[in-house]
Amino acid sequence: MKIASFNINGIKARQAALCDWLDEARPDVALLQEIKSVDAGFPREVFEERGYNVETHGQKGFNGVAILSRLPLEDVQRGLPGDENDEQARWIEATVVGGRVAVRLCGLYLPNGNPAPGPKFDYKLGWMARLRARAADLLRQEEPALMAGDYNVIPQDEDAARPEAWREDALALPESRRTLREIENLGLTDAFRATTRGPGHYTFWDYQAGAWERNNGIRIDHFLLTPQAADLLTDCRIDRQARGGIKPSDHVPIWVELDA
DNA sequence: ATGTCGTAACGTTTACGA
Repeated sequence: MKIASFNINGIKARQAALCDWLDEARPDVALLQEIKSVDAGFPREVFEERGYNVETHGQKGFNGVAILSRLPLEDVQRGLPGDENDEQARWIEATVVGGRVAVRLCGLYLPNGNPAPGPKFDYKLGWMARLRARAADLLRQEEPALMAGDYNVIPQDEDAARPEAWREDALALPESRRTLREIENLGLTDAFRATTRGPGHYTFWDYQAGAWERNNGIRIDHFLLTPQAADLLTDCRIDRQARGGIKPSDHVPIWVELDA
């Protein structure tokens, strides 16, 4: 089962590029972030024509997440638990039933947090505390599950082409890194680091200042797997070439292959 | 060169978020 995550940065602007990538990569499931659309504005027919079931959790103008799945989705939940007053659409989860096992899929768009310090950084850390609680709940189930999406955290210096440029940024501040590490250390596996070591692997290149042409990227899109999902992991890759296409997102897809 | 995008709106331009 091939499961991908892709921050598309606006479905209206990215429909063509997303369809091209789906037709080529043919994931069974795609977890999408930053659809920047309300549910009613999401062009679901375009994906249904390609055989995908579509579940959205949208918001006007900003944020918004969705799941596309060729396999049936069950028990869809929208919104990260832990704050009834949080109106930002950053979390969707569902169970996908594969050939042998069911996998709980969580798609997330973690807050950027800049400028830091400030209320936006406080919101990021509060959101990560809720993410940690959800992760702990998932681990208690002792079943295959994963949390994937745009984490807006650069885990280590090796995950940035120019780490010194990110020292004061919410994506790399020690508190952001520490909190991500604490979540992983509950017992989750970073699927990319389980399969590939070393520097130079990125999932985001800024539109500004020729970041793509200079390969000035960062790795901020991640798959975290429960032990039962990690046991099924056979591959994890970043579709780097997507950044060089026509009207690309500033992120590229990352995907896992599970023997499920 | 505070450099680019995407979205929304009191829209032919500005504001915001990233």
